[in-house]
Amino acid sequence: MLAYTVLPMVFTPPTRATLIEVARLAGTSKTSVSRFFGPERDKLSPTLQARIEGAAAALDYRPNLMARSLKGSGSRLLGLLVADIRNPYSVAVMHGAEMLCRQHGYALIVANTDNDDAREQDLLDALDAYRVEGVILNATGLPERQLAPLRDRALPLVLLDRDLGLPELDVIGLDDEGAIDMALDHLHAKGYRAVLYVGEAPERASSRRARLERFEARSQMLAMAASSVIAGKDAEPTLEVAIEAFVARHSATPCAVLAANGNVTLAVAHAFRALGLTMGPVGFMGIDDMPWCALVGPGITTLAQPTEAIGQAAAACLLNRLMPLDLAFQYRHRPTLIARGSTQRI
Amino acid sequence: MLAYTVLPMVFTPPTRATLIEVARLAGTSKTSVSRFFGPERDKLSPTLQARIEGAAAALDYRPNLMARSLKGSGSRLLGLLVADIRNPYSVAVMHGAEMLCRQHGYALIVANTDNDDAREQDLLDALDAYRVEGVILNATGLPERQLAPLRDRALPLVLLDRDLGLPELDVIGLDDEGAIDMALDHLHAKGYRAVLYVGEAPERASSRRARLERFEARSQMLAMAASSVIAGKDAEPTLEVAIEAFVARHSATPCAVLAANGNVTLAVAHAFRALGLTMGPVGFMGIDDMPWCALVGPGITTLAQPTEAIGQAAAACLLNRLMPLDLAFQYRHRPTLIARGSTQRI
DNA sequence: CTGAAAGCGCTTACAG
DNA sequence: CTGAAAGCGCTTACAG
Repeated sequence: MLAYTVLPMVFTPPTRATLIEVARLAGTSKTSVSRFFGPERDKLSPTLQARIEGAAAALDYRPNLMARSLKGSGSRLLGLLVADIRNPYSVAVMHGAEMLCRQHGYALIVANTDNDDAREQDLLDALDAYRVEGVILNATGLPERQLAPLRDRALPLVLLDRDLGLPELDVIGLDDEGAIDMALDHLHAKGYRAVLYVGEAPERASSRRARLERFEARSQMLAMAASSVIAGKDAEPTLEVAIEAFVARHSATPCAVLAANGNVTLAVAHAFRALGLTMGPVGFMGIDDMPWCALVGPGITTLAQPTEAIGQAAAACLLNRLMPLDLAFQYRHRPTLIARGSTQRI
Repeated sequence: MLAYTVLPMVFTPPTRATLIEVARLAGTSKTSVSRFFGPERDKLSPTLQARIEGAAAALDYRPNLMARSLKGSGSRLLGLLVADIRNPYSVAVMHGAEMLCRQHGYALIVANTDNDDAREQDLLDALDAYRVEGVILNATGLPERQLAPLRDRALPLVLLDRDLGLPELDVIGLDDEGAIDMALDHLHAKGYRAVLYVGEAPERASSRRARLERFEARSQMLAMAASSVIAGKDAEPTLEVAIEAFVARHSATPCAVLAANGNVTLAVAHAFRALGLTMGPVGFMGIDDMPWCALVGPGITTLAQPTEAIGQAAAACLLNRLMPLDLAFQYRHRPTLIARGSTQRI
């Protein structure tokens, strides 16, 4: 059934009709044909329009956007650089952004940095080479130095989720403080009095830092015992060890774990299973709702981000600068609490 | 915390150094600068090379790929049209394809048809307008008519997962027959004797048809009682009803459900939960492995597709026609069986 | 309402 | 080894 193969076919480059051929067939000038396919179509007499339309149809003519972008307007291309394309968050955002782009005649080039600084740099260059008119960036690292040239060139740039400490740049994302408050208030209301916050390396992203800081402040306000730990491949201690120790340390207190995002939620769920912990008696909630959250144990309580809206907002922010569009959008988005069994103590 | 806003900033279009400016600064001709950035760099004297390099660096010059594509080679752009971008399958394939493309100097424009014929048509046109050199298509529908023009134009096209009955087109995907055999053999070995196959509307995709047909043939060979049902928004009967009826009908026989893909696996898992069925006693396995499969109930047994490899194969197939690359790839990929508790009867 | 002409940023024979 | 010139497919003042 398997077949390793090399295609023997020789490739014949596709050959398309050009503006000039349409003009010739329609018995008119390039100028008129160009007008027909642009915003000045109305300035053409009905007869001419009909002739051009017929000729174009006969030749199956489609304007070459590359050529068009060389002279007149821009490339009608926007770039989206995500840090981890396998993350459902990225995909949903991408979906939202693409919708809005298409709606306004733009296409989206999506590229994936895999959380790698060097790759991010390369891809930024590549997007630049294709002359994208703007970039939505879910930044990987701390690329002050990398971004500076982009910013100086006035390439419209919108940051997703992660701030970079450059005040001139727009950042679209979750209302981090609001989200943490919602989570802790919910856990508190459910009777939990000790919380372990599981996040990812905070030095890489402002949103992670913001969430962690708010966690510390808010848990203190609520008089909850609070700890935090970093999840990650080679994190020390491991998640399992950290959770086990936390629960042991607070054996007299109702304990809960709060996961900072979707990836972490997955990792914590695995740790619960490995440790034989029952969700509910040991509370668990996560930021980001995924389709499987209802299926694990008694169901995992989550804070759902409006990911599509975030993607659209990022695109809207960019588009507003490229054309006089006045699209409404918001910078900071509130999540929705979805309560399930994992935060039900009894 | 919320802020609806319209950006007040006026956009200053980015202005880049051009070939001609580099030439001027380096005191040489456009031709030489062009050569410096192409494959003929070696034909330039070391001194000239140094001068151009210096000038380009000073001006932060980057070749405009749009302009380049107009004259010489192609656009260095490949298109990937996926039917459902929120499906982990699509994302993994995309990841694999993108890697290989980048490795060979191509960028990938990804677009999402949302399983909509009209959108697919539009997007195909759009990709065409950007003069992509080839398209990887995870086809939505039955677009014989839509594809014909592409094929006639000799635009390199590779089909993903779904065949369209056009023998001239390459199709990359799972070894559907092998996969079904592995699944049924496993269920049989675990003692299940009645199987319900849950798939999606088969008329829309050859791979769905192939899996269903093989399911019927193989279950008969194994003397298993077999039924099948279509999952979907407005499918009749609903999944819950169908599963409940199936289990009731075979109350004397060990029953199992086989889900045809990742989306269906999710839907079936929800149905199990709604019905209060225990996985294992009622067997359950699915094609496509997802990160959460180990977390639900006793763990869901799956057939993992080598999705990254499939994506790379699709890209390799395309790339082979664009340049003399001789990349090895395979058309039909075998899955890996991951046995978990959901197919453990006791 | 229509068209001749210059030019977008690059590449590629063709001469030296 | 180097460069002048034509041209890729389009748009856009500028004239009629």
